[in-house]
Amino acid sequence: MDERVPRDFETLRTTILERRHSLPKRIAQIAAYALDNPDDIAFGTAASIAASAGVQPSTLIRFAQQLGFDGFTSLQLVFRERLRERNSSYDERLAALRAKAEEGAGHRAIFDGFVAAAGTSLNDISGRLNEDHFEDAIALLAKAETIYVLAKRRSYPVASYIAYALGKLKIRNQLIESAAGLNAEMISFASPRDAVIAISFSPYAPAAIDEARVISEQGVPIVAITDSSFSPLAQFAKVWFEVAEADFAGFRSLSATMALAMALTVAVGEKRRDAGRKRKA
Amino acid sequence: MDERVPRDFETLRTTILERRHSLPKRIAQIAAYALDNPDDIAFGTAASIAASAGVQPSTLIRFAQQLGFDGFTSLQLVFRERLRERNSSYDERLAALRAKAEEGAGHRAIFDGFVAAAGTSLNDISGRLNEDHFEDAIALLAKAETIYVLAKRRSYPVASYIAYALGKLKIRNQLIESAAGLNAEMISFASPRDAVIAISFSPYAPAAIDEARVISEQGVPIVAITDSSFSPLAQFAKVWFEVAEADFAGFRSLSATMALAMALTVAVGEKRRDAGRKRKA
DNA sequence: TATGGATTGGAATTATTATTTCATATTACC
DNA sequence: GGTAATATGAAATAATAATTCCAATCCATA
Repeated sequence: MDERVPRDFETLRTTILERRHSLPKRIAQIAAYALDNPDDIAFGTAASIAASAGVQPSTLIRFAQQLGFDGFTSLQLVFRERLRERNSSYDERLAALRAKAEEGAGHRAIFDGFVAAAGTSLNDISGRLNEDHFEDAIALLAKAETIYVLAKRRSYPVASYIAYALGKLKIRNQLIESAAGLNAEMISFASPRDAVIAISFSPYAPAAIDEARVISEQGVPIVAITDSSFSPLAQFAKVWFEVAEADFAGFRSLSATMALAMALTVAVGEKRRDAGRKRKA
Repeated sequence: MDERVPRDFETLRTTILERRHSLPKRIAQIAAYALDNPDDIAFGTAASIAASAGVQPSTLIRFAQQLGFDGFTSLQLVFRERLRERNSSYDERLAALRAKAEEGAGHRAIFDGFVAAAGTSLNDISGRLNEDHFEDAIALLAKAETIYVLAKRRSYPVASYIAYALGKLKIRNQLIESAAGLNAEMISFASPRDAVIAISFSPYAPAAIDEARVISEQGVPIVAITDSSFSPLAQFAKVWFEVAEADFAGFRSLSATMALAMALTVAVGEKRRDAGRKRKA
């Protein structure tokens, strides 16, 4: 066997492309197939891959040996490793970008960093959304007369988007904000037949926490989006979601929170439509 | 065998979590391992997985059977499919999810859809950000006395986040919004030594366009974030960015716009800090 | 604490899959 | 055009891996 066997996918890929023209016909055929369908190589069996590529299993093994592997199995490992890495790389990329930005790597790095932070956050939340909580929250919000939306400072953009979306879906809602300082009055109108979506992350804006407390004491159920079970919001909430947003350059992403907020909003809209239809029938 | 075998990873995951407490000890052990190390299940052999999880291979097979699969092999397929999907392009996933949601595939699908839409948008923008425009925009904003931030309706959350971030960075800024209807007066204070960040997407909010026109007529340079060169905003702008946000269930993602907005803001902050340092030296 | 049922471990068995081998075909070179 | 070297196909074989089976153990219940 060769001394320098390609051990990562990129090297392998380069090697294949270099030798492409000096390979026998069938071997070249499987080489092309491998670069076009790396996933199939990662998961298939020698027989199944050979069949898809239109060659014999033995050819596949010869291909691997030409590249310096001692058989198909070791070649396949490289393709599998690729899939593993692809999956875990967001975090690593973000760490690299943070380091880069630290040393002043220019403005493009800042942009890449925010994109990566958003990607990481999305990755994270898609894996850990609690579906039961999600359903509970939807049920709770769907039967509310008015949905109050409560968020300050960093979380405020999410609240304003929720309010916009609820409005578009013709769901009665009230964004708790008032230039005139009438928040307390606004809150006092909320009843147990209403519901609240409250969003706050550490460091929790005191106003958001206070208002959440008052409103929960009035018996209005709260759906909270926050960052940990220690969050003061969590204790006032009927249902709460933990969202871990990655940050970059001191500013946390809002992508995951936004996605969750939009999903909640649209799901509530859908549930109401379904309920309305049933009532008519 | 059970009639309804989990066929995708998320369903499987949920099923496992539901039954978690009613499973025998060793089976529960492998269940926990499976959820913690899905990649290992996808790639390993029954023997290797069993060893890592500290159980017998037969237990692993019993686990699969409890879930309704007819053996380890069919369980493994679900874990492999997950990796394939993760890897498949965001676009394809989004298309699949849209189709799913169409046929009313439940609330989880809505959530997944918004996550995928955000991911697609991020993917897209990271590939096509024009670096020259980016630098121009930063330079333009960095030398502004006051940065005005202009966006209505759907884009308003972005504007409010920009205003929040600028504030944190101690950069003088003015969000153009006024419950008292004083926008026109607010705008009239802007001078050519200031600058504007304007954000608007089709269908362009008339108020946003009008205000952008007025303010540009006053000679105030505008950095625009919009969705095409046909956008009315583009014609008033000194620098403009095209951002294509994917949409889901009728609501467009804001992730790419947010990432760009944050990058702009932080880069401006950095540029000012650097400039300040130089002036002192 | 005795008893039945459920659970588990470990080896035996079966199945699947990779690899080797060898006959045949193709190609390149004289 | 003949010959040697190389490449390919197909089946045989070896290796590996999944599954089954049965004895041992654990656990709940009477």
